[in-house]
Amino acid sequence: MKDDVDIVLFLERLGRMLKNDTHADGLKPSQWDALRYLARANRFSRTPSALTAYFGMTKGTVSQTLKALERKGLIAKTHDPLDRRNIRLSLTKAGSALLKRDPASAIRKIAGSMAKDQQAELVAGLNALLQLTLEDRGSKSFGVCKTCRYFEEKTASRASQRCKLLDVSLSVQDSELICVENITL
Amino acid sequence: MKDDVDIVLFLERLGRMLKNDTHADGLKPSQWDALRYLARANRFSRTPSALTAYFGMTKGTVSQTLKALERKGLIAKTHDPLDRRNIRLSLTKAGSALLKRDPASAIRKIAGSMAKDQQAELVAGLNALLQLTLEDRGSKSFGVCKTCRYFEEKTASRASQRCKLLDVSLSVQDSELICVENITL
DNA sequence: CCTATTTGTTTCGTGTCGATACCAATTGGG
DNA sequence: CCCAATTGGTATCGACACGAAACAAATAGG
Repeated sequence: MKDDVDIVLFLERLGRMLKNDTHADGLKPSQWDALRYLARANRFSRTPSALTAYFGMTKGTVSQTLKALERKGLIAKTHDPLDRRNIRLSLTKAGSALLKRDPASAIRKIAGSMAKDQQAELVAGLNALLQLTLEDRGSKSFGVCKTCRYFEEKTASRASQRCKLLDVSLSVQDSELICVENITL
Repeated sequence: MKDDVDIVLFLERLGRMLKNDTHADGLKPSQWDALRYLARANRFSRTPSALTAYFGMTKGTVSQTLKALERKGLIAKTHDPLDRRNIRLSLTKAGSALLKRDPASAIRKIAGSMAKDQQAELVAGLNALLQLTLEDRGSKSFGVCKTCRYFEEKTASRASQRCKLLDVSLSVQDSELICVENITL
């Protein structure tokens, strides 16, 4: 019954240190999280609801965070012309510039100093745990676009890569970013 | 320059999900954290300042969290008679009982369902990263008492286990709990 | 059309958290 | 021995986090 090592203790403590690091530059941890996400998500996935699903927060909370970021001039909101309920988010120049000073880089750098094979094992383990957790709560996995079943490679007969689900062509950049619609199988 | 996998993304997301889980039973995530810590710390380490160091928060924040837990009847505070500046914290019966319904157990259980060797690799990786991070910011490691250099085994000539640093005898329980003073080397 | 659903926003109450000022107990140097 | 300096905690402030619930606007689907 008594766990010798409790994984929750590690996640909790590392998560808290990561969070405590990210109180810099007048931004709060959640605001850094959102900024980081927007930098890595493709254009279909830079919306408030995608952010909501990605971090498992409520839409009210996300709305507040985005409002703060917009007020600070770090992100911009535009209505999707095709469905005016959707808000498209994007980093402003200031937002991109600020991300270069991401305080989380401290931990990123420390992780990078670990032995390569241990890094790989750690990432594999974290990923497995994350996938199981997402599965457990029926959430989407948010993989990278080009790993998706709906991703269609560029061929001789097709001018560019495409998303078969949304029926649009994809830039190389888009296909390497995080996508809400990602379905790995 | 471009990281294929960013460990911060995993820690951030898993940490956030863990945190979002722990809004149950009228307690906030930090309050669960504190409760969990108090259940695993030995008697020298159940103080506000130990908690402060363990989670890397400020003492003001910790003070607030503990005030809330005391108000809810989950912990008790007593002055150390030897140094009346020190506050000794302890879980009340209600606190211990509540911990049995720790919402973080969901993730704990999911982690338990992973392959044993992958679990071991994950924990080893998390621990390595944590140690490096702590080292980087000059914090204490907070290991388990009996792994400490100041720990003295029970022998034929000594009635019980001892802590050579604080010069006190230790119960078996104490020696298996987290200690602020732990110095592994 | 006219309701139901989807997507976001607003408001509210409790709590977090760093910063700062503060207080009481202890320690230590002259 | 005494008066700073230090140590361990608390109080207050302001910005924000967060779930919950009420709301608004656009779209979907009979």
